[in-house]
Amino acid sequence: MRLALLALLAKEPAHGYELKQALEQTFGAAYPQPNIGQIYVTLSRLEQNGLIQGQDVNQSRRPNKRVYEITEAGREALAGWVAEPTEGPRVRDEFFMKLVLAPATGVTDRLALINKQRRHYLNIMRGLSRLAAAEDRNNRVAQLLIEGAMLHLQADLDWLERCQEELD
Amino acid sequence: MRLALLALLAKEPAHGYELKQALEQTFGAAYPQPNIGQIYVTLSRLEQNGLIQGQDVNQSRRPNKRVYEITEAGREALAGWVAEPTEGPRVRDEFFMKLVLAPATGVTDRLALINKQRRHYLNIMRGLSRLAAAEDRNNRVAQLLIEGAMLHLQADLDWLERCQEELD
DNA sequence: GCGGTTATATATACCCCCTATCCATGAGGG
DNA sequence: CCCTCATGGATAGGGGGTATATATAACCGC
Repeated sequence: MRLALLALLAKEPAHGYELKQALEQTFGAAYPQPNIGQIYVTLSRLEQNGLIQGQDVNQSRRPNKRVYEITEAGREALAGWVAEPTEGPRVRDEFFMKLVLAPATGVTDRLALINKQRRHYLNIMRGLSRLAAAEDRNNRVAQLLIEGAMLHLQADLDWLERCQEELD
Repeated sequence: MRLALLALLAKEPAHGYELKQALEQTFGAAYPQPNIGQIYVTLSRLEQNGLIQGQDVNQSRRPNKRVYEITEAGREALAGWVAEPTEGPRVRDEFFMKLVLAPATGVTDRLALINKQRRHYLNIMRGLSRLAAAEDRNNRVAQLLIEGAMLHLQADLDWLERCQEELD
């Protein structure tokens, strides 16, 4: 979130509402809609940290807005973030917690959990296929996002198989 | 986190420190060490919500402790959580943000980003292999966690290839 | 033209997770 | 005797997420 806003502001000054629209347009429907509240909170924090600088702009025909531009410190922070590799995926997995801990409490058994979760994953997979078909073919960014989600989901499905083999 | 603690308390009453140790022992080194602070915060929230009930226990030879046990409402909440499928993976990917947004700011190019990230992922992959070898072979839970992380990582690597093909 | 929806624009409150750090006690060891 | 480690707990601060409140203006139907 912070990175995304800073990167967008590195291109050109903008205000919160514009940034939300830019994110939606760039990443398409595949990307979970960025919450507008989070954007404003993040912007004010970035300003507090001196990475961006805002200025109120009065508008006659529309509500007033606050336009931010990136600062020198902001550009440095952005370069620093980009320079270091992004951390890998979290090993923490909520479903796995369930799978390991729930049977001991007697609320369910592992096989039922796995089958339910598999159905859920397959449902999501179908949803992603529909999303890919509905999304603009030429928005390669959105298509790639969906493809990435599908790869991860397939990994989850494969893992589910392994869990079923290994446990019980 | 909430789920894990509630599930552990469904088996038997325990205090925070014990729960931390139980998590570490169950999930092994592969699991990012649960932060002890988070455990206490979560416990107090669970108690506020009436899902668990704590009681102070004085100890002569050790610091006093606070032992929690699950309530009836807690058992119901646990059953409810277990009954509904766990949400799938997040489509939000920080690296992807970098890949899409950073080149426009002139701080780097896509190929450099991808190559750096691939090296990073391969490094993590090697680390996971070492972890799997170091971890107790008989701890199937820990081995499965590592295997899951490797499957996700492989999906990330595959995705990286796709991004390289599609972008630029 | 009047009332409802939609678009523009921002702010705040609340929940959750994570890390770091502080506090306290007692046991073991150099 | 002091230092470290294990036991036990608490809190502050940062960040991410959702929901909701607050304005204004445009559009649209009846």
